[in-house]
Amino acid sequence: MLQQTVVATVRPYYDKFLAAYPTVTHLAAASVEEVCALWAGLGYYARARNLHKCAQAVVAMGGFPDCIEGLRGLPGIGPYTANAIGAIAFSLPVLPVDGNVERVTARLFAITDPFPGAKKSITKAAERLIEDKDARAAPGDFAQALFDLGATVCTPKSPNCLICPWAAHCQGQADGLADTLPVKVKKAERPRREGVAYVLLDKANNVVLLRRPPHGLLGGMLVLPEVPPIMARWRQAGTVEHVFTHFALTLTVRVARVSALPEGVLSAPVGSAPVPSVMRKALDAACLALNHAGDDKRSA
DNA sequence: AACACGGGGAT
DNA sequence: ATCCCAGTGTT
Repeated sequence: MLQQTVVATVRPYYDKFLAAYPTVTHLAAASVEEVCALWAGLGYYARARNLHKCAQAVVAMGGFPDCIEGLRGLPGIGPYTANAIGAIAFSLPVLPVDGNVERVTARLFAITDPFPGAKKSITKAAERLIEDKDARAAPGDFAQALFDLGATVCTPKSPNCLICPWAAHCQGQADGLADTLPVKVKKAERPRREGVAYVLLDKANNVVLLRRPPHGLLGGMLVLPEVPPIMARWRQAGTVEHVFTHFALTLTVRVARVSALPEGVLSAPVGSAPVPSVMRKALDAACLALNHAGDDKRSA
């Protein structure tokens, strides 16, 4: 869950998740649809599908791998997470290199090559840190201390070098470069796309949803139809804006209410439907539009 | 090596 | 507005 996501965002999802799946066996026995529902709103939904597959693989092999190579072979476990589990769970002498460790390392050794090209050399430099005797004595603590140093002291902007325990050893600080590292190449401008979402409600406020294919954007998640699911008097409900990683979306929302939904369609209560954030915005816009329509009728 | 893949909080 | 976060998988 913490891959590319801050702790404060993850916490409520983590709590829900562990309440639903106290052990890896529970998670493996769950349906992927239920796992996706618990993940709705957290983003990067491949993580949910991979974690579920990972749990099934772990159960199938009778337990967790306890070496880096074994962990690395599991779905959703890349070089970072394999090392994080290795260091924290198994006290292996490895260093998980996350964004914090990259930044601290780039500054500590004054590495001025720009990302992402310098990622390799920064990772190699970071790995040297775990060769220290005290670090190897507690690899999990060392890694987590480094995360926290990056998150609270060696921050992306205006790092607090005055209170940094490593300031005396920091080449970036000595060179007066600390706040300029790591150097990053400017990312391409985010394109803008447009789309339409149809919100079909019944009298009990159930909304028609579709399940996305298991790969690609919002893979495996419940979403609103992009084409009208039935002929109806569709009302405009305005537009919502949403920014994805690599494009910005303007979504036009249309809404209709019918006495009963078509037979066999997926649906959920509009207020609690487990959908990605962009779809939650669309549902809220649709409900707002309907409420205003009701106001107009009452006043007329 | 480059790209696809969410969402939200900090600045 | 921009940056960036306890990154991974695919092309």
